[in-house]
Amino acid sequence: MGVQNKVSLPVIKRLPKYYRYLTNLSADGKEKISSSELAHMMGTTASQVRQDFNCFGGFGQQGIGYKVDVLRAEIGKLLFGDGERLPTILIGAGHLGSAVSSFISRDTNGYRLIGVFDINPDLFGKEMSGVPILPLHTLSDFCAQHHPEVAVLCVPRQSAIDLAGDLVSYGIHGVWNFSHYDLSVEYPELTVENVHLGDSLMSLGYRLRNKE
Amino acid sequence: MGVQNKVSLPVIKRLPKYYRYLTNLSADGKEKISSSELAHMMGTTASQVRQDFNCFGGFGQQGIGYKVDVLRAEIGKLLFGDGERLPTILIGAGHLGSAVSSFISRDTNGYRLIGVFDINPDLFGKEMSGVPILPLHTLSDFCAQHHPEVAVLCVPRQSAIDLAGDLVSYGIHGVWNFSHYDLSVEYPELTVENVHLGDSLMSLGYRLRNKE
DNA sequence: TAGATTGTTAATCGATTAACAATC
DNA sequence: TAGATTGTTAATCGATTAACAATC
Repeated sequence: MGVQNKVSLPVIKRLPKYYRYLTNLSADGKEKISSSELAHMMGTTASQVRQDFNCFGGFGQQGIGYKVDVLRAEIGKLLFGDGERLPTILIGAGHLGSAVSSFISRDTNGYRLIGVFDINPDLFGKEMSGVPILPLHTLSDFCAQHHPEVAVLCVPRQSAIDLAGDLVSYGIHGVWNFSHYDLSVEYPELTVENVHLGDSLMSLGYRLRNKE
Repeated sequence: MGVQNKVSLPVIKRLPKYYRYLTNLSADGKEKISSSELAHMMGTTASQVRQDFNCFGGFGQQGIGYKVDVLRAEIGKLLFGDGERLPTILIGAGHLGSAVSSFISRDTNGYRLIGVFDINPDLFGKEMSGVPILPLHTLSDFCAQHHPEVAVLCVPRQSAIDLAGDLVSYGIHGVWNFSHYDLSVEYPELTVENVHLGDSLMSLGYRLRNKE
């Protein structure tokens, strides 16, 4: 269950970072940690750490602190549910797709890559991260049969726009989007995580050119 | 010059998006646009659009709206300065590095790729996006000679940690970081733009598993 | 018990939105 | 001029930080 009536996006975005740090702490053999220690490591405040955890009911012991393994497990449960990995397809098998496919497949992330699609016939039958690359025109049939829940888009802008409506109709509700286009504006029924490389690079440029 | 005493990060992060939309509008032949039209396209409010532009002095005409080309040029000047492209090196020439190198090289982003580095001898002498791949141990000499301003890291976590101090000492002050580690905590003198694929994927997972 | 540290409420800060006067 | 739309100030909203009572 959990208390989280409606957890804000900033809190959600911090969960993976907590999880990473706790994983490191655990590997280092640390057993308990205080909110202020954790905050210091993460570059934030003890208040924020405690506020964040209390969105989910609070995982600590007053006067003592947080048990690293308990905290890690609780956040892990939030991020990965019961451990059931989300069936996922990748669309676009270029260099970016190839790099991204290895992120998806790493079981630590909670996803299971079940299909890779492209329009380039040279790639058909080859494998990517252990999954065969299939022609994009077979996507509809594939979805009807295997019911992927998440699509990862590593395609050009126009292809993403063209694809989005199809994805919705195929029952996909989550998109990890690397295209140059924000799908969530047009498709509010999709949960979209945008990784906008162009925007990211341009805003770095602004900050470098306009320092102090 | 410009008015921007201190523009907030949320505003900066929106600039590339404005720029993209204005580029599209311009290509479509649209000559003027109102804050409310632009807001509607971008999924925000007219108030925010006007507030954002007024961080930089305001680019519109009261009663009329904004001239698309003027606005685009002004935002372009903010993002790309006088057009001088930032000399940039890429470290890590794997699949991710390869995909990322094409983003850097696209002249629309304001960067100029001048060197690619890796530790894999099989890659030395080959090219990536038209730039030769060099051994990482020559990085120091290269920086002394060519003075890159920006480093793009497509390397594993530990390598990024090991590299960060060197980069600072070589005079690099901007990092586009794809590694599993946030350098800005330890090196406040660096302007870092993190693209954290693992975190991004995990927080998508949270949102999918905890809908409504 | 005294000290430490959480859980939780209250205060602050900053970003977004609304309102409206200025002006094209 | 009247209508439209910006520039800018004021109000609201939400997120972060501070404070402190609860409790281990």
